[in-house]
Amino acid sequence: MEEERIARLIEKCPTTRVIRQIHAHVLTRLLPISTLSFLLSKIVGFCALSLHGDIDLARKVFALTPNPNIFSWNSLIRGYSLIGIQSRMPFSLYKKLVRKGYPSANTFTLAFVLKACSNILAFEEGQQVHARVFRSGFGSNSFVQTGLLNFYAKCEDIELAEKVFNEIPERGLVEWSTMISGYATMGLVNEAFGAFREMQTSKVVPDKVTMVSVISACAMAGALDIGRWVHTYIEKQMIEIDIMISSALVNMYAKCGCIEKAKEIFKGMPVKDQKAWSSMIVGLAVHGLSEEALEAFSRMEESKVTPSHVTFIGILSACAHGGLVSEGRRYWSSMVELGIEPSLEHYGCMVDLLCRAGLVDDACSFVQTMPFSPNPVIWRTLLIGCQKNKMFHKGEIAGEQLLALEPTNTENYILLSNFYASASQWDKMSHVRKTMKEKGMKAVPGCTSIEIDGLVHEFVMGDWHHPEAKEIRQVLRVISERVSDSGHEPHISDVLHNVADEEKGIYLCEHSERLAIAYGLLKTKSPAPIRIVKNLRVCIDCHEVTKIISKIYEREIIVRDRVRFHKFVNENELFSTVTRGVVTSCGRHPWVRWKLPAASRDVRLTYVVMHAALIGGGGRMPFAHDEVLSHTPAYVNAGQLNATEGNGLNVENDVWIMVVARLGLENEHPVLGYVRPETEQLVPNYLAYEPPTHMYDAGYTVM
DNA sequence: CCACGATGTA
Repeated sequence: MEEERIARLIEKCPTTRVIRQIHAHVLTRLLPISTLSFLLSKIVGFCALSLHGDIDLARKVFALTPNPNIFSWNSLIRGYSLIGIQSRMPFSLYKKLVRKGYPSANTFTLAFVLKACSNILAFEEGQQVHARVFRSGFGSNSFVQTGLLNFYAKCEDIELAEKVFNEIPERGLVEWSTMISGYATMGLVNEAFGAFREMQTSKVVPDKVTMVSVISACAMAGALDIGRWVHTYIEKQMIEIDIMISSALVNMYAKCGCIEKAKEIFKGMPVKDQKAWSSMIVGLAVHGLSEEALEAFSRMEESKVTPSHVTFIGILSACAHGGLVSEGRRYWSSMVELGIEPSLEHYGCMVDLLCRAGLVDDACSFVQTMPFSPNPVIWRTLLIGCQKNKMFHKGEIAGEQLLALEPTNTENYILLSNFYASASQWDKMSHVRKTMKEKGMKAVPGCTSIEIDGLVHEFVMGDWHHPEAKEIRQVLRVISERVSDSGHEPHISDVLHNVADEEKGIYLCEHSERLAIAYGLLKTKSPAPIRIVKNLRVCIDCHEVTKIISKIYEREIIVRDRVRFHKFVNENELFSTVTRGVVTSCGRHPWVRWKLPAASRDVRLTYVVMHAALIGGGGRMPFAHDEVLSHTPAYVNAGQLNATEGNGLNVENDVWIMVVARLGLENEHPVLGYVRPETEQLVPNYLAYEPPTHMYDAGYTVM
């Protein structure tokens, strides 16, 4: 009786002060040992987990418990992994428990300790737990399974994650969500989309948590079509659009180039937290909309949301892109006043800001004020700054420092080589190249992706494993000839490639973005822009050629530069460069867009059927082009609208009907627009986010 | 005896 009364008291306990009193009360009673153990475990649980939690108190109560039961152990383990610091405490507690041999670990123990291991990326430890899972026979428990899955996903071991996943016989909502989120955080966007489709095929209904990961995958890939489909899907399935979904959408639209749509969603958010504001500010900054980013920041302050270090990354890079030196300095000091320790990225932004403004000397003295010695990211920023501002001497020093600090990082050699080339120091350039060769170093190629028909294609320079490699090479050859005929002066990066490879067959070097653009030209014949996302390790300016291609082919080309420094693998060894530097010192903001005058656009409209399926957003996620076509019955007749039968893209409850016209061009199923059956209103353009003016002035009659 | 897993920004 008394046991129950006290248990209820603990559950309703408002503060840790009261819990201390209850603790004292419990200790002074002469209670049966089992009751005492139970009540003390509840107190440990309260202290470790509740809102007013106090992990130290939990630890003390635990230490004073004669034989803590498994609930106490579990609460303490979880408590330590919830406090957010990179503590190894959960695992050492677990080890202690195992060594003692009693009480024996249960499914909760395993799940909690696995969660702790994924938090701190403790691979070895997690594997030990995995071994324990095998022996304990708890491997069939769903929580343990997702714990393992999440652990391997967070440690970025795809193979083991997939192995665990495949061995789960019954995959429910959380299992699928974990796998999708794992793929997404590992950057395997097509796998994430694939898993999402499979999940739908196996009739598991996704929820908002699932969708956040899917949206995030779209953002990473710059996959706008899929992103829009997902957005429509969420609305149609009436999945609650909470603050997480909204921020993910804001981020997605911004990353995919639709900053207007991002702003619209952001505006409609009833509550905006720190991450939501940060997403918006970073999005604006990335688009070069410096003033708007700063405006957003002041509105954020007005609404009393404290900015985070990420917010300031956005702010500082906005200042850098806008050339706002004094503002940047001011924000820097207000950041320091807020108690945010400037990190590597912040210094990177600031150095970038000064270099862009031509204040390389100031940047150098700023670097000297840093509390720690400059790291490679800083030297790289300075090197690029010196290159842009033609400061040969200082640049050379930065280059030397860089090589001294990171002699095994290939990207540094490439940067230095480019630097010398830009200063026409050919001897020094070939010396750098020679050093690389001697050391057996190969450049880690850049990678560019393009989304076509719902599939994200990644192109790596020099990698011709793409199934349509032959066709792409042909297109590239034609592009090359046409660019050459246009009288284009080869850019330094084109020259470099030819020097390096001594292959002069193709006038233009086969940079990954050229491959992506060539593929875009090959696969799409509409006036829709070609959007590519560049993932490079170093800044290589290839935009002159892109501009010319855009002009020659009368296609708008939108490029997103994402200069990414991360861990990467070279042929011989794993480098430990894990610095995520915000270094985009290319003298422009990361979004580049070449708009063509409307009149010169190719108005022959040949949207593939896929797009209609994508915008439908009704049921199962459409994916491969072929698959969509197989869902598309014979209603695709020349100029005919068949509003009743077949319903075209049967994505289950799809309510959209296409207006289709055969234009006699390469694609069999050109799509001009869509009609809503309820209203018979023509929805002029699935690109509702961009002015559709060019779509209907081609003289085609749309029903 | 009590509980637990998957989610957004650089």
